[in-house]
Amino acid sequence: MLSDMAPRTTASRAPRKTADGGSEARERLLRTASELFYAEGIHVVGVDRIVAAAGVTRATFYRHFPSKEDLVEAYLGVEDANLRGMFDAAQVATDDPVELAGLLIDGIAEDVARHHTRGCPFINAAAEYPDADSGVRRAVGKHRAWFRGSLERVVSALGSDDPVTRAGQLVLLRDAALVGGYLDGWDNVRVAFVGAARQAAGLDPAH
Amino acid sequence: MLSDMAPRTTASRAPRKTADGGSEARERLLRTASELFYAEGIHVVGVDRIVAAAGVTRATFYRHFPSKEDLVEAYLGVEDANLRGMFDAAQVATDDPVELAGLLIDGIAEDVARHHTRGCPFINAAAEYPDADSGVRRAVGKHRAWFRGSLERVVSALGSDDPVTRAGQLVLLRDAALVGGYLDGWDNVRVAFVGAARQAAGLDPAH
DNA sequence: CTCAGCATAGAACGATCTTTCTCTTTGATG
DNA sequence: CATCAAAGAGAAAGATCGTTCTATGCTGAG
Repeated sequence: MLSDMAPRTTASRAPRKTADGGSEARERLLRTASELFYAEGIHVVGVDRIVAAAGVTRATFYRHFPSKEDLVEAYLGVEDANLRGMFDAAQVATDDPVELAGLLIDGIAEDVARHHTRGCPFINAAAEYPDADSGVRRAVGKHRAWFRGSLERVVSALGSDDPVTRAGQLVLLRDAALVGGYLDGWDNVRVAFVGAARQAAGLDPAH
Repeated sequence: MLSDMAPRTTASRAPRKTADGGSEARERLLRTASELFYAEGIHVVGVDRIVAAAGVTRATFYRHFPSKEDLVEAYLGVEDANLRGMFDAAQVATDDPVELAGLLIDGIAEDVARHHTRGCPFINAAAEYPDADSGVRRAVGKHRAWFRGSLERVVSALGSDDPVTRAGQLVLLRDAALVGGYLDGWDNVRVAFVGAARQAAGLDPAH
């Protein structure tokens, strides 16, 4: 269903740049690869599959990405940017720390239920990249450090005791929600997650 | 460090059966493959690597396992048996439900800290097997269903309200502890895990 | 209009993947 | 001692992996 998309009209074959300067082929590659990597895993998805699904040739692929691993890192970069975007949106939406914390927890739940039904892209990637020094693992570490730090700031603004531990618990719970949603079904996880997360944040457990 | 072990004395080349009826070559294969799969991932570890590290030939491999996937399932079977063993040992050790719950939480923490430093074998395997109908994913599902059910029984014995949700939270927390221990380091996760787990179980949060 | 640059198509590289094969050697059992 | 199953060594199948290559066509900027 993904491999046989875009017969690609022969009419659009030139260096079409996209609005923000990137090339169209590059964006199609990145978007297609992101879907495939997330849905199926990284090592199982070969370059052939990616270029076929993106309607691009191997030569074009290697013009935009020096190697497959660079594409993997770009994929994680997209996921990272998405989550940062969600955080920013929530922070713009309210000034009240309590409301912000509730918004973030609900946003995470919403995201797990609707978009990330195959687990956490970073956890899944890390499962396939055991070398902690690899570029992929460094990207994972950077993302997680940012996420943890952001939560610490949010929890601190709540004025609760031991914000570091509480933020750590929220990190744990989001990981678990993503994993559990994938392997046990979101319906079996939702209640446990929201309850535990609100408690960890120091919010009134009621919804 | 693993690939160049056991030059294998030419003296032991026969159908040596092991104590419980299994063959020696089969056990060596399973043990070696388990280490490699857990430490590096499944798709990255080829049959060549496994047979070389186990000091066995491909022919012997395929005599014991119809395909590589059967070996993967056997590997998950070992992990499943290990965790069940831990549960059984704790249940033998005490009759008091409160003490049992504490023992299990500490046992999980101990296990994450010492043995499972590369995440959860089942979560990692699931990351590489997107097909929910595959044998691997079925093994994962079976293991998780057993784990969840066992926790529900333990929490029920505590007499706490809503044991299903509480057990669900404990499942979440163990997943998260395994993932977090791998990606963030156990030291950054331990306090958050033990605290949240004891609270979820309805135990006195103090250690 | 010309030309550099990007995208195309498609073949090909060597490496590695899983699986199967033949042939020999070993050890335990009758 | 003769027999047979299990394990040995090693070649080889056919597929797919990531990567590089040549040769051609289209486009927009100079």
